Amino acid sequence: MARKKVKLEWIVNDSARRATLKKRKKGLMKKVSELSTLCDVKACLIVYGPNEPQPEVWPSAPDAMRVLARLKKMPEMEQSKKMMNQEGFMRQRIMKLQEQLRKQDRENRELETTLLMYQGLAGKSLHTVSIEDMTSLAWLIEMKVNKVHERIEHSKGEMASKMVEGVKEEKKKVEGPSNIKEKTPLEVAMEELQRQDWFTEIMNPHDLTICGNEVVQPYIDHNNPWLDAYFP
Amino acid sequence: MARKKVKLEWIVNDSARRATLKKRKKGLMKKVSELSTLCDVKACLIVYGPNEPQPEVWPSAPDAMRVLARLKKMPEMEQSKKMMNQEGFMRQRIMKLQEQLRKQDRENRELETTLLMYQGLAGKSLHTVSIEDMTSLAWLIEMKVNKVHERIEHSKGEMASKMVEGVKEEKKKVEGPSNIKEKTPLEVAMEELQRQDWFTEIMNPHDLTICGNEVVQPYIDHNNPWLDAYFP
DNA sequence: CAGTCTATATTTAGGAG
DNA sequence: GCTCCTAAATATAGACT
Repeated sequence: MARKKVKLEWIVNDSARRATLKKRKKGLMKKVSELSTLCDVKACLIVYGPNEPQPEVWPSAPDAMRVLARLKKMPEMEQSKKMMNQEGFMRQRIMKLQEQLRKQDRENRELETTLLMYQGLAGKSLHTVSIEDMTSLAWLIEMKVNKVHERIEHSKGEMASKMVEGVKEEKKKVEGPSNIKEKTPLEVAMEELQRQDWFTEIMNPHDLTICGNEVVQPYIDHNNPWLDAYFP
Repeated sequence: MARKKVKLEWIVNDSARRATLKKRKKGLMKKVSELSTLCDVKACLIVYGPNEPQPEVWPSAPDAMRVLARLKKMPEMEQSKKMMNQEGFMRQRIMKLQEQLRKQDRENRELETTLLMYQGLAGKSLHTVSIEDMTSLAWLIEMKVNKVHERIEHSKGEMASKMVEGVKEEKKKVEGPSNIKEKTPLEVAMEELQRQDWFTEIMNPHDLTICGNEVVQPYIDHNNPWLDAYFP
């Protein structure tokens, strides 16, 4: 915006990009604050640096939280209506994204239910599960149980014939201490599971205990100013 | 910033103020988007109008939420920093909390491992599981399913005891006896469960998945302020 | 790399229709 | 109120220290 007009695209030059970021970030912050004082509106600006975990925030992190809390309460539909109503063609894109979202929504529901089951298996309390989730959970579990039964029934016939060799071998793999490099089917399965992105994303070790209703939340500090943001 | 320099203070004139708000808001949005593309940084801008409950958001509400979720993580760190600087004795407390956290981490790791097993057994790799494992898995699943049933029945009992007898009878009449018979006991129990306030209050299933276009975690309780910190 | 300095690019206040 | 217009105010890219 000076000396030379820059194209609106990723600035390749590294130092130039950082310089621009710094300058423009500063300018933005100023503008936001100006707008806020001139028109007395609540506003908030957040800019993340490339490598920095902590973003630049205006006017302050707690205030931003409060603003955000308000945003969260906003109904979905109205959100999309309001946002980017400047350009009409944006609307189409939004529609597409929303469709995409719905699609993933469905996927997520399945994932959730599945995970619900697993967590139930793992002993997690189901106290806080909603009735809808419970319903789909029950359905899913029954399906799974049926599958297992099917599998068992199907395998009963094979069992006799496999007894001689297959099972023996398998037992060897599991129990045999001398069999070093051979992995059990279970191990293989688990490793496979661990390679799945969605799983590792969902199953953060923290999640199980933090989200439960019986687990103590160690971080609560009533002197924490952020509590206001959460409980306005 | 033109024609006349404006003082950085609340614009008294009503229409002028609104005009300024509109113009500057637009400009800000543009600048933010420019910054975002030029430097490829995550950023978000939120501006509330004076009387409007719905803010203008860039780039989009969901994205803003994600950005904000990340922000929520920050206070912990900041806070501990501050605490250490300001009050020395707070250090101990932080240490304790961190220790507590580590402890739970270990627990969680165990839980996760168990869960992995269950998932590996029940999920994708079902084919590779041995008959022995399958059998024990079936047993385990049935036990767990029983637990779920127990839980539901228990809730049903609670519900029933709170219910007036007449209401119960009336409900039977309405729904029809044959209708009830067709449903599994589980379904019936769950339907009754659904009428319990605490149940639906704790978790809104709809909230579970609308938070983004990425895979979202199950068990989300959006009223839990700590949740986002663990699901960045 | 950070700050300073300009020449330009952008933004925008105030006015007109 | 909204859009378009334009002069002034700002912001900032690139050069330099």
